[in-house]
Amino acid sequence: MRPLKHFLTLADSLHFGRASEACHVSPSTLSRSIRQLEENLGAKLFERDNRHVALTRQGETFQAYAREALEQWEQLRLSLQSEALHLTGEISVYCSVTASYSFLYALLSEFRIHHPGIELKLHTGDPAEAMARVLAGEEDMAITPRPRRTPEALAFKSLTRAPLVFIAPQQAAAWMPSTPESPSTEQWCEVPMILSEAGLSREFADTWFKALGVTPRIYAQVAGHEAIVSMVGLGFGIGVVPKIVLDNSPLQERVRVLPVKPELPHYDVGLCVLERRLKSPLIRALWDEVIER
Amino acid sequence: MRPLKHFLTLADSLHFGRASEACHVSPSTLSRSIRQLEENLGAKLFERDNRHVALTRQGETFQAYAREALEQWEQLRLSLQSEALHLTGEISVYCSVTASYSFLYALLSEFRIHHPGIELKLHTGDPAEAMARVLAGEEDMAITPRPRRTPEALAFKSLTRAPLVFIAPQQAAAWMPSTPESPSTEQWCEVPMILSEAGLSREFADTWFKALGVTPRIYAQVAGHEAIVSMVGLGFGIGVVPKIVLDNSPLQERVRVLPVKPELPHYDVGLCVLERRLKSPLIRALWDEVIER
DNA sequence: CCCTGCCATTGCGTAAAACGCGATATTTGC
DNA sequence: GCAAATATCGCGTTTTACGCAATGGCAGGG
Repeated sequence: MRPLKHFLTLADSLHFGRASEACHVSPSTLSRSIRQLEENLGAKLFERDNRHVALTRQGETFQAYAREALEQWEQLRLSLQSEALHLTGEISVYCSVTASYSFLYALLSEFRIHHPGIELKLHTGDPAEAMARVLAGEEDMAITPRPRRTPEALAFKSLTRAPLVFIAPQQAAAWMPSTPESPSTEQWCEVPMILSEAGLSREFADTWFKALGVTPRIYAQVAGHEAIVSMVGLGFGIGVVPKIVLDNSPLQERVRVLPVKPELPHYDVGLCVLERRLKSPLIRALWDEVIER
Repeated sequence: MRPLKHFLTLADSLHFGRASEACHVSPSTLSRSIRQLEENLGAKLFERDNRHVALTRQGETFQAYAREALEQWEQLRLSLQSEALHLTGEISVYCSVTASYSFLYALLSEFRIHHPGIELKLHTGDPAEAMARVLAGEEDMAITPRPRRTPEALAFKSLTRAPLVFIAPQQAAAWMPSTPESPSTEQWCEVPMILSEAGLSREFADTWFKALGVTPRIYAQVAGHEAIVSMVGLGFGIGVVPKIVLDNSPLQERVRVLPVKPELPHYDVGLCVLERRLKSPLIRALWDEVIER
């Protein structure tokens, strides 16, 4: 950039002495600076002898270029610096539909007010996939149940405790357990179950059945808890879902919670992110906005 | 420019080792190059740790800029270099109308074919002013009579010898000298003369009259020889002009050459230019195209 | 769970380049 | 012809850039 400034100053004054003074360098430095420019360009910019300095035709062309180039550079500089202060960029967040409806929505609304320059990309899907997507770098962050043991590369922050519940259709059915408060093998072995394909809710359900000594009759395996509510609402069987999914479901009236004993365990739902990605100011800003538990 | 190339290479490969190899520098040099860019811009361009490299949002902005800037620079370089080969620019030439009609026209036509990139600005006017305009730097070159002594700063190249002639109107007039071949004081002291305001032709005419022992009766002093032909053609008096002006005049039929004895001296007409301006390839090209005498 | 390979960065000694001072050559104005 | 002006060059010094080797930290595998 500096040779360009030197050139422009000289092109204005057409006098090495005065131009060098204006640039705060010695005349010899300015002379060399111009000569170097000319060598790099392969063209004479000034027609000069010991007494006269004049722009060549090519010098005029270069003058227009130099002015524009310097302005563009300065403009970019300012633009990037203001961006750096404003903290702009893009963060992708993966979560379930339910999470996007409930507490995450409130969180992100607030975040957007504090950092209007940061764009949020919200991807919804099965929470069981959440952690894998973050580990693979496909998403910056995810809402996910806390796993039994957290991978080392991952940072996790609890947001809420989510009770798991059994849900059944409102209408009667032959396979409906009559006394869910005290379950028996006979009552549950023929019940058509609608469970997650994978994830913690599935593991907990499996554990529950194993404790009862029953191999459940799996009617359907579903990716995503929301669809479980739909299928149960249609009367296909009994499902296991986090209570929060039920609370946010438009089909809430079509299903009821079964007061099964023993109750399924709660699990932690929280935000997770790659530890190393916390060095990014963007990610950090969102991470710090979230209050644990 | 080089830091920009480094940046673009790294932005493509996102790997310091491979990028530095592609740039033929050591990884440490590339690292410093990028860091220096970031310091100058006041913005982080890459989000990186010991294991991962990724463009920031600002890095993407800068990438677009860098690509454009490099392309503009290269384009300019090529453009200036081809200009340098083609020898483009502008030359201003000052001369009389007559010169522009006659040999100068032929000369410049040829020159234009050899150097189509050079634009010629032709200024016409009184030859008496020619030398002053060149010395003042108002014109690059001029066609002018060779003065008695050439200023040191000036280069001069003879083009042709120009005889000076007396011209008279075709129609009769009371004051017309009856025997121009042997002039007498009586014949000439009452002749209305139409002469140049200044310049060599005027000096020669004055000298001629002085030798005859006559103070001429000046009817009109004119700037530019062409107008002298016009006035003589209208019958106002007798003029002194270079023969070449007469040869190119549309009023040639209205006047006639007086066979006066002794004849007026010839003078050299040639091209003049500031010596120091001959260092310019443009000026030099035109200068070299002209064959002396 | 440690261990090895990978990789961006940093310290340091050296090489290159930039810088300023004084000298030089050349030109202009008096 | 002489003196002031001025772009450029040579040279010694300072600043900067470069590569090598070492460091530290992060992933993947036995």
